[in-house]
Amino acid sequence: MATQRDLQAEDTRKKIMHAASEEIYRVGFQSASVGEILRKLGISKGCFYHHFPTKQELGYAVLEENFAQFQAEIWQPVFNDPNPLRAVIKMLGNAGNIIDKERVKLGCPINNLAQEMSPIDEGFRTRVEKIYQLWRTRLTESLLRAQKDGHMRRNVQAGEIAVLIMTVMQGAVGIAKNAQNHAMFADCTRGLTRYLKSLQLNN
Amino acid sequence: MATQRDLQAEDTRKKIMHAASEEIYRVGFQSASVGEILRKLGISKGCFYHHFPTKQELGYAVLEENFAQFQAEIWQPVFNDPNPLRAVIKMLGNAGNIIDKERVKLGCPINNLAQEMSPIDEGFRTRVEKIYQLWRTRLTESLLRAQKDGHMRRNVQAGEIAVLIMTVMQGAVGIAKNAQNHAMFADCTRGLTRYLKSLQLNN
DNA sequence: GATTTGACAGACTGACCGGTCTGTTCGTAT
DNA sequence: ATACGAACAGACCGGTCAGTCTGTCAAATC
Repeated sequence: MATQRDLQAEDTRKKIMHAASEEIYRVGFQSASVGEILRKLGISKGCFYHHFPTKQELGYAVLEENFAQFQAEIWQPVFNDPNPLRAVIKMLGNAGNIIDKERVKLGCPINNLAQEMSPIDEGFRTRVEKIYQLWRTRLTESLLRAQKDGHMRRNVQAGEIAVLIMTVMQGAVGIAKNAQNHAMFADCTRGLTRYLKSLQLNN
Repeated sequence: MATQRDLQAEDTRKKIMHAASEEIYRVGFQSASVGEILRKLGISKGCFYHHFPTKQELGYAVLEENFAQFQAEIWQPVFNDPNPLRAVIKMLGNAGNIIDKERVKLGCPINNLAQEMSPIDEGFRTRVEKIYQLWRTRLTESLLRAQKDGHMRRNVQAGEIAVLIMTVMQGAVGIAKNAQNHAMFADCTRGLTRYLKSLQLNN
């Protein structure tokens, strides 16, 4: 059973994760300072290294947390929709709302970690690769379902469209981040949205 | 006139730039160590800080160099082609050849700098923004020309297509980098290529 | 109630960082 | 011939980093 101490410890761990997630999101993993994170929380080094063996492991944990959040917020609504193609179009349109000012400035936390760490840390790379693979597969399945259910034209490759959608999203996030312009994301996805609409049936 | 000393100095500066460009490309700007770069070259600190006031200025110089190289290698052939749409399609197809193994692993140097530094250094951000803006404008002009010359369908917005192309390229480079898979770039651009081909006329 | 142990505290280490400062050397201008 | 200054050398500085180690304390266990 969970003792009082266990609960306290778990709470501390969550605090560290949350603060670390923010800091890493702001300045990148390599530039994020463990000491700085702890200073903000008023937590000691000893405490931190009791919960995490290395900074690297902290990074992996943060990545997993970001994945879970992103998945629930962005992709699950698409995967679960009876008309996934329409849901994607809606999601792209909504992104302007979901993506607040801070997120425009800082981009996608998962993508940031991927771009920064993939070439120099295999652990990050494989974890992100699995995430992308999962989303690619699920999105392809969803689009195949849309075709089967008569919501989407059948003379296009669902897998190819799924990859296109993910590619455009990744590109759009990156460009909007650099431009630090809220409208830029919409600009970058407009062409894709128009194309996806041309694939819709019975709508 | 250029004295012997001027030539020597310029040579040294170029050596530093080249080594720095490589190191920054490999590990990112923040993690690139000035000392490490100099150690590889067998050049002293004093020498370096004689040529560059700060590490930051070195970064800006490297960015400009990368820009010039990329521009000449990738975009000029497109902008100058009598049939720019066809040239873009060709460029996307050729990218698999231009982008060698190392580049797949490390991505696009400009994009890397943008993603890493834009949120925390306005100097990097504005420089990259100018570069993207230039390419976007030039590409739009090129596509408008393609439409005027009857190489491209006129019922689409050239500007929208230009942004789509740049977005997909950025996304594709990022995804291929993470996957560290040479074929992934082609996978990510296949959907776009097919779409662009559907816009071709008189070909 | 004594003992154990998990949760935490914080001083400390050695490596490394960007940048400075004081030379030294030698081509160049006078 | 000499004086000058650009090009370079490298020791050095204050600060930061991830990670370690020893110690404390209170909750859990017996």
